[in-house]
Parts: sequence; structure tokens; C-alpha cells
Amino acid sequence: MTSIVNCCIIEINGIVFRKSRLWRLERFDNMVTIKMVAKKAGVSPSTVSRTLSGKIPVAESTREKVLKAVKELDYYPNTLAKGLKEGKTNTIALIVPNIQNRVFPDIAKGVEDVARKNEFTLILCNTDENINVELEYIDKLKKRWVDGFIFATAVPESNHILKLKQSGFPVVLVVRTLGDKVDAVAVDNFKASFDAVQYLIKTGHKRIAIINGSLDVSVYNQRFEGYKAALEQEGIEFRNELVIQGDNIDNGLYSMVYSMLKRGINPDAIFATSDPKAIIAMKAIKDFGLKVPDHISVVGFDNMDISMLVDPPLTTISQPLYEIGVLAAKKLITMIKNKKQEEPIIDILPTDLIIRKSTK
Amino acid sequence: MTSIVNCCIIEINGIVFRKSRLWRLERFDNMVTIKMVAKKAGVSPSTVSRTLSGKIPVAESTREKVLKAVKELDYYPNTLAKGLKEGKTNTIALIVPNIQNRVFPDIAKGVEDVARKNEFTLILCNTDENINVELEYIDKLKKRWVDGFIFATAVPESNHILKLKQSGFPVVLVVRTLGDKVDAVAVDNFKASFDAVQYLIKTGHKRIAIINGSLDVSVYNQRFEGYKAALEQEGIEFRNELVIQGDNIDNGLYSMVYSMLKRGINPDAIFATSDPKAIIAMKAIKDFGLKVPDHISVVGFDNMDISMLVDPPLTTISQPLYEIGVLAAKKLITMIKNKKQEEPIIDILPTDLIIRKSTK
DNA sequence: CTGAAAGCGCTTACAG
DNA sequence: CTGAAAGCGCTTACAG
Repeated sequence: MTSIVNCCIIEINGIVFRKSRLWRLERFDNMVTIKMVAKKAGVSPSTVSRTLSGKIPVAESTREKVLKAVKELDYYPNTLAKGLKEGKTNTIALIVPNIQNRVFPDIAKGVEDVARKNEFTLILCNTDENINVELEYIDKLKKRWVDGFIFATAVPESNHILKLKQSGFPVVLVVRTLGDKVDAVAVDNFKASFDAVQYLIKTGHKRIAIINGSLDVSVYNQRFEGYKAALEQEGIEFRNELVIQGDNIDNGLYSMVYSMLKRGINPDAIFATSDPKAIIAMKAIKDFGLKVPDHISVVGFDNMDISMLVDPPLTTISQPLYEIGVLAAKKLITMIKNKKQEEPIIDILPTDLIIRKSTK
Repeated sequence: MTSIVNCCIIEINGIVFRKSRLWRLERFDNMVTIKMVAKKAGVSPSTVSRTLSGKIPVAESTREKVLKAVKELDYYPNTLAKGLKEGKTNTIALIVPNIQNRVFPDIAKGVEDVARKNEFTLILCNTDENINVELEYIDKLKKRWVDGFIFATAVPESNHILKLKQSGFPVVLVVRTLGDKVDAVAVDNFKASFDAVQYLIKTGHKRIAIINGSLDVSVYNQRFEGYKAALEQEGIEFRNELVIQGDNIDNGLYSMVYSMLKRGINPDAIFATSDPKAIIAMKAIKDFGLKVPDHISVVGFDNMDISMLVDPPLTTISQPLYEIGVLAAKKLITMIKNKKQEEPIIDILPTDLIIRKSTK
């Protein structure tokens, strides 16, 4: 028995409840519990639970009494208690390297829309491309009984993801793959890149430079391979001097492009592996006194909303980012509901080359 | 007593545990609990808890035994159970109208960085500018015992937010305010707008058009007022024909600007209340055959990373979005930790007018 | 159809 | 310094 000192009396709508207080937060002392609803409706907590879940039949008259009490007390069940009992939380986590990078909000939106429709909550985690932050998050979320994970991060060493999957958590990768060991939704970056470069070659370009991101990131690696393969197939020699390595929106990139032009490397096209890179390149080209596309054609990657607004409008590759998010979330939720591990499936969605005015 | 049928035996590292199985998910049957750690270390669960919390002294020798067992079993406490017991979850929710709008990822990043440092988890919710989705989220998150809310949404009827606050949840608004009733972190949109328009007037512009968003959104309302006030102070008549109402990145806006030029309204400057609007305006101006800034100056709002890359680089107003997120999260977490409602404080952060080449 | 009981995993007041 | 007990709010197997 709890002693009187540690009890408090709560009166809600004329019904008196005794509640142990002990050391809980004040804020929650006025939380309406299932017991209170039961008392008010004159039934047992079990019956309230059954009425609300709808899974087990309840007499119509009882049902009405319960629902009336629920409404009058503004009762909503405590998800923590429910989750503790049921061993699931209806929550999924989306791990992204950097939410400020345009690609991820679109994916996040797709994931979120599906999550909401299925009454799942989304936890968004930003790793700052830092593996330790990522590990920290996984550790935290395991404790929290997140039901599953979607990873959009792209570090090469990914044992932690395999381990997570092996320990029983449903995992879906997005925008990247990890062999055929983990479910994934991605695009064929090799092919997208290949197609774009082939298009440049077919339209008469011969000295095609590439602005690429870090080769440690799998998508950039694949795009680079696609670039080289297209050159090879079309019988154009790969030249190292035409490769610029520039990390996203980075002041260094502008001067790298500018200095490439100054050194007389004279490319007739630049294939940039992201739109911001392409836009920076266009600026450097213009500032150097050359014209896009008259002297140099430029192709981007991602079809950001801004890319149709720059001058000239950017030819670029569009990825179905929102759809990737949607499909990944659907897969994950199915896995969670099935409660068993199936053979992983890798879904590859198509990309489009969107031809605008930055190529001739 | 649970009958044998409903029990299962688990052996971990040579120690045997009996676990009631009943109807829990298979996946969690191999979860390591505090009881298992206690058994392995040869102490009581209380002692394990005390060792890990560190709040209550434990004998050094006991401590070592416990930590060894924790490590060997790879134990991590169940946050749901902890949250249920303690009445808090160390989780905050950020509600944004649209994560795909550039402004919000920056804020989200700020919130998240602070949350992570304080060992809070962030739940991100996207309302699609739909009040019903917002209400749905609030309802869901209350159940989940989220410890507090940050709202970046901007609908005018906001009784639900006041109600949430009154029912005891810490709430901070961001980018908007709700009188002085709720804590908020925002910028002075009126002043930012006033300053920009005044700058245009001082530099010789007389027919200044404005491209504004919906007046239902408080920030656009304030920016519009700032525009009118600057005109008035400088003795320039406000003209309705110079007002364009265009919802963000919307194909309609381009033709609205174009047709304004065609109708001979001839503004000498356009103040756009967001960068995308400004960039669309610049495109319409160019396509019409006029030059920016020679014929028409253009000013944007938000200083998106892209705005320095367009041609000409865009003069715009920069808001400290990341800092807004940081400050809001700090305020919220302080409120949560203090466990009591103080007088609300509205923090107004400064904006900067960044002058580039789109204005003369 | 319904209630009393047990238990999810944890933490602290209580009593040594 | 430590263990046994109680309880957070919920849900379902069990027994009527």
C-alpha cells in the first residue's frame, strides 16, 4: 500500500481518483488513464481497452458507455505503455547524411507521406556525414524500440547496418545499395551517367569534362564509372585532366573550373554530378568569358527546382526522389508488419535526362 | 504463474533465463533486460539500475561486476519502459509546413544539433500546410508523450497551439509569433522588408513592384506591411498595379510578371518576398528583353545558397535560419527541464540585406 | 460478453 | 550499500 503522504487526490468531472504521485512529473499527474475511463463508465479497464481496440466484441450498450466516458474525459491511450506491452511502437527512423542537401527533403517527404497514411511516426536523423553520429543514433533508436530503419547515408564501411539487420531490425536503404544483402531502393547511377555522357557525345562533344564528388560515396563512384564507360564505348579516350573533384557547394570548385579553362584544357562539355556543381561551373564559364552552351555545354544531375530557372536552363538528370521515399517506406512497413525477414529485393527506379538549353 | 506452454527458455552466454512469451513479437524475445544483467552480475535489478544511472552510490566492486555483465550481454535499457516510469521521453517534435521549402531544413538542422547535444530525439512532422494534418500530429504526439513542440507552421487560426500549451506542453514557435502568449523565435519581417524597400528608394528606384505570398501567412503579411510603410515614409504612393500575388514556385508567377511588363506597368524594381520568386521574376524580365539590374532591379528574400550563383547574383535578405533553430531548441529544452511555465519570451533575431548585382 | 490477474522493463521509496 | 516491492499505463490469456 502506498502511504497517504505519497498519494494525491484528483477530481475530474466530479469523479474522484487517487493517484500515487511518488516522483513523477507534475505535468503528467493530470493525465487521463484507462482506469479513470473505466471508473467513469462503470466497467473494467479491460473492457475499455477492448472497446477502443475494436478487435474483441463488446456489448453495444457497454460500448456506448465507454465511448461517452472517453469523450468526456478526453482520453487518449499512452503510446509508451502500449508500445511496452505490444513490443512495437509504429515508429520508423530515416537517417540522412544532410537534410540541407536538396535531395533528402524530397525523399523525406515521400517517406513521411506513406508513414502517416499507415499511422507510423517518422523520426528524422541527420548524421552530418559523420559515422559516429550515425552509430550514436542507431544506438539510441534501438533502445527506443523503433520498428525499422531507412538509411540514406552513404559511407562505404557499413557493418553497423548489416549488424542492425541481423539483430532483427527491418532495414531499407535508399539512394544507395549494399550488395544484395539489404533491401534497397535506388536509381541506376551508372546508366543515368552513361546516358547523359553518351548524349553529349552523340551531339558532337568530344572533350567532356566531369565534375565529380567524393569517390567514397557510392553514387559518385557509379556516376564516374558510367562516364568512363560511355567514353570507352564511343571510342573517346579518358583523360585525367578533364576530371575535377569538387565537394558540392564549395568555393574551391569555382576556381577549379576557372583555372581549368585558364590552363587551356578547353573542354567542349562539362558533366556535373549534381546541379549545384553544374551551376557553379556555368558561372565560372561565363566569368571566364565563354558562353553556355555555345562554347561549352553543361549537364547537371538531380533536376532541382532551381535548375529550370537558371540562365540558360540546365540540362540535367531527374531522379524520382519522392517516389524513392514512398517505395522505401512501403517496403519497410510491409517488412515490419510481416515480422519476418525475406530475401532482400533491390528496386531500381528509372531516371530521365531532361534536355534544356545548357547543351547544344 | 505462467504455464509452461507460454514460456520459453533463453540461454545467453551460458546463463539460462525463463521468459514469458505470450503474445509478444518474436523479435523482442531476444532483447536483453535488466533482469538478465542482474542475474549474470549476481545482483538485483535495482542495483543494475543504480549503477547505470549513476545517481545513487554503488560499491566499486559491485559496479565493476555490473558493467562487465552489461558489456558482455550488450545491454541497453528500454527507453519505453524508462519513459513510462519517469513520465518523460527526451523527445521533441518539430512541425513544419513543408520540408521541401528551403527555409525549413536549415531550421531543422539547428534544432537537431541542439537536440542531439542534449540527448533529445527529434521527431519531424510535415503538415503540407494542412491544418488537419497538423491536428492529427498533435493528437498522435500527445499520446506518445513527446516532451515539447516547436511549430514552424503559419496558419492564422491557432487555438490548437494555445490549447496544447495550456494543457501543460512546452511550446516554442519559430519564424512566426502568436501575440505574446507563446514563446517564439523569429525575425522582424516588417523591418527586413522595410529596409530592403528603403534601400531601393534611396538608390533611386521609384516604381517598386512587390511579389508577395499569401497574406494569410503571417510572414508575408508583415513583409507586405513593411513594403507599404517604406513607400509611405519616403513619400511614394502605393499602387495596387505594382502588387503581384504569387504562390512560391508556381508557373503562374512567371506569366504574371511577364504580363505586367507587357501591359506597360514598367516597374524599375521588384521586391520579391522569397528567392525563388525573385529568380522567376528575373527570368521573366530577361525573356521579355529587359536587363537586370539595368532596367529593373530585383531583390529576393532568404539568401538561399543558390542566390549567389544565379546571373546576376541576387541581392537578398538573409535570415539566420540555423540560429533560429538552435535558439528555439535551447529554449524548449530549458522549458522542459524547468518543468514550469514562465512568462513567454519572444526573441527577434536580426536580418541582413545582402547586396549583390541584381540591384543598381 | 466481462473482470481480475499477470506482465511488458524499468526506477525509486522503503526497509534493512 | 543493497534487495524486495510497488507501480508507470496498457493489453490479452484465463476463467467465468
